[in-house]
Amino acid sequence: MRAAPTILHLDMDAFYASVEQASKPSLRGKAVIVGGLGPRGVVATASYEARRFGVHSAMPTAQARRLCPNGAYLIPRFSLYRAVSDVVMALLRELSPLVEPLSLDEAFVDLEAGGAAFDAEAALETGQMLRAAIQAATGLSASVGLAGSKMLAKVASEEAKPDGLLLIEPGTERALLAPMSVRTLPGVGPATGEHLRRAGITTVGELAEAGEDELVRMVGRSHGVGLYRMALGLDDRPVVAERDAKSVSVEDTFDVDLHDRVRIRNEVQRLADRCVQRLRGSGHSGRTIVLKVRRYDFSTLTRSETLRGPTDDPAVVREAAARLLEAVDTTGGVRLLGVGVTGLADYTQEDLFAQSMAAEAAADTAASGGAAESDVAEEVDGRGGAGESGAPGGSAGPGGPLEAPEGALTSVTPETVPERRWPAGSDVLHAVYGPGWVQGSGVGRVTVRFERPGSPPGRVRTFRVEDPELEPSDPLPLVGKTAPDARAEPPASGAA
DNA sequence: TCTGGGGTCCTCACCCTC
DNA sequence: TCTGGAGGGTGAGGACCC
Repeated sequence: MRAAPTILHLDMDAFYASVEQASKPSLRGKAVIVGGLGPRGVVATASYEARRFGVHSAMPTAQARRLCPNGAYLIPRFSLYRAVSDVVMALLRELSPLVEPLSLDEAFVDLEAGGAAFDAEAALETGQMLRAAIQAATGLSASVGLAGSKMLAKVASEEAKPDGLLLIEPGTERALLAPMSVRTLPGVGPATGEHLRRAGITTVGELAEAGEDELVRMVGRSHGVGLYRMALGLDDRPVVAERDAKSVSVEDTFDVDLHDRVRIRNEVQRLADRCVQRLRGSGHSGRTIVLKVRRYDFSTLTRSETLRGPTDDPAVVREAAARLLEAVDTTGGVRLLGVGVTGLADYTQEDLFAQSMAAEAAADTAASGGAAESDVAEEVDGRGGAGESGAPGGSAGPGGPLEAPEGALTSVTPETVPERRWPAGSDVLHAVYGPGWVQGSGVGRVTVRFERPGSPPGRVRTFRVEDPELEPSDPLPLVGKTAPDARAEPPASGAA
């Protein structure tokens, strides 16, 4: 148990929405909702202004629109968020080498390991300086929690939101936690929360009173023991700087359910290719291929197959995914398909190749007659490529709303005339009016607001969607809004 | 128009081996 | 020889998190 409150949890406030407000001056102080804009999209982040209308993350976008019809609904621009996140994480790493990012907008820092703080007073000072540095570097507000453990630091930052700082003094943990909802604790979601509620347990204090044995009986060994310790404020998990990925996956939810088996097969092949791309991008190969299918009724099933060795060969993954699909009944329609790879290894393609060759040679010398199944590639060989023609529309296809490309898309119509699409929130550059962002589009028109992070709110102009003077562009970098020194490290690449 | 995407971890069932 | 466990690998699903 750590005595000094030197674990820091940083949480950027309404991160995606705040970045959008910082980069689009006309949206400051307005309800901004970032998420999937398709018929099945959900809210990723809502600005605090939008939250007043009851909009929150994970809510269907359609429902959000009903609650907050005048909000600005934007697609996420992950490349910009990543760039801003890099700036923030770099500031954290100045404090300590032990930084554990949880997502683009959240991280733990072990201040003691970095010598940044050994006691409460120094920790508070460090936290305040950090918030100021983030504000200066990005123009965004962040909340900071300080405590002796990760769990408590996270609780503290949650309590401090928005734009605040809270330190939990050692010795005060149990009293602070006792009246809080069990849902405050990490690992207690809707299901466990409801389970506990039915047993009459709604607060952390009641959880502690229930005792370890009772909790183990209710929610199982591992979870029960963990919950009980958390309820007592005990958490000795260290801050871990490097975490190895354990799986890579891609999935798509379709705007309308797919019924056509050929189309479903084609989508699975496409997802397998995307998955392998990601797998290779991360420098991994993997052994277990997983197919995920969510049916029309939202029931979800997974099917998996473990190969003899790790692979990053698209043909191998495609074939395995196709085999798995054959065992799945898709009558009634599917709304989501996914392909993943687990059991990751650090093999590069060359390693794998060498491994296969070695295995083959070994098989040969062992004179094992026919089957020679030691080569991973052999496993695939069963069937010819299922993915042939298929709808080209599919390849430009729905794409997960959150994965939606950040610029304007070009899709291909049956006549193969490129049709330009302008998702709300995406960046554009006009030959005459300069940089702007898409406020909306429809009936052959696209409305663009011309403004940039440092400018006053800009004016709106409407163009034909195929206007040659208008083109998609990269996001402009955010700069510290108070910093006149606008040279500050451009977080985003490209952009004028 | 209810319910995204990318992960992690845990549990349980089943099979196989020792 | 039969049987019961232990324990690992695999497959499936659920809960949770951001």
